Amino acid sequence: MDRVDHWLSCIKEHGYRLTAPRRAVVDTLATSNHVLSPFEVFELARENYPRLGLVTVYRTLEKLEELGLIQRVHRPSDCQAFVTAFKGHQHLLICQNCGRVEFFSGDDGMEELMVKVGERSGYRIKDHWLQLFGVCWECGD
Amino acid sequence: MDRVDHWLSCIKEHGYRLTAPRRAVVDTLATSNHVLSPFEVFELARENYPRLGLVTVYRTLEKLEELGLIQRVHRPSDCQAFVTAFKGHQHLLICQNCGRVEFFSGDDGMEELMVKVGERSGYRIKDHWLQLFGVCWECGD
DNA sequence: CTCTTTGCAAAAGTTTTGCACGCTC
DNA sequence: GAGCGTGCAAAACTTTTGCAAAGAG
Repeated sequence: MDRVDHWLSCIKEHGYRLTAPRRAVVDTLATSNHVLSPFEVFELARENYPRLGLVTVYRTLEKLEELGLIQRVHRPSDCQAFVTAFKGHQHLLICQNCGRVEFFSGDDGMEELMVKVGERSGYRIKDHWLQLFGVCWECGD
Repeated sequence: MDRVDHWLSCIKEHGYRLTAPRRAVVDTLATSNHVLSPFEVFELARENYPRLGLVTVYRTLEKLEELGLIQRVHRPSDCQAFVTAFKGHQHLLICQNCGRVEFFSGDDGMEELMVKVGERSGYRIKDHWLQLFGVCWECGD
């Protein structure tokens, strides 16, 4: 699997060690296109590496986030779930049922809107979030 | 104060009782234009009603949210904070420093974007979040 | 061999629940 | 008065920290 290898290289390049627990977490997240909570990662990764501890999952997620390989996703119901991060600014489309995630780029007038709202409000705009929620083709309606 | 009265009426109309603890929480949230966590609400409301318990704050927030008077706000750092809710779909602009909130309406191509992304992805789009983060005029840069 | 990383146990937070008393209506 | 609401205490969760032992390089 390509992305798994990339993540493992990235971990190594940054001076962190390659260990079985880390491989298990990476395998789980890098091959999923669903939003996963720390506990879900723990459960899935344990199928391949039963000795895995939840604490290690937290610590590994922290590193993967720091390396920019995963990003945190906020949803109405929870805010501690993660997905693969994409380069550049990408907006998220999340399935409310199964957590499947698609990315789409902001080829909309987002920059323009930020400038406009900034002027009107007197705020210095730094960042923005755009997320769409829906039901994916597999979950039906 | 106008909004306070509105909220109190709303509570009463829905068959809930008007009590001192609820008044304290309502006073705090309805007169603030800042994002407040449950604990912050607790601390502020206790200045007026020291006997207030944190549990009651949670229970009151739950009711105010249910009545649509407040809405939950998600930020990179926390996801359990609340602000006054506005009617209609409003987007948020949040000060990263002090939590001050402004609303702006989506006079952008949001509906259009939702249709377009829906078609491309095969998702049935249900909802969207658009939030801008920045630094307000009072916090400088 | 050295020093990072791990998993357990326990701590630290945060949110929810159970229950007897108090207060609104 | 009847019954909703409150505050305390304790439970339930989630996330973080301390530490001895295991394992990568």
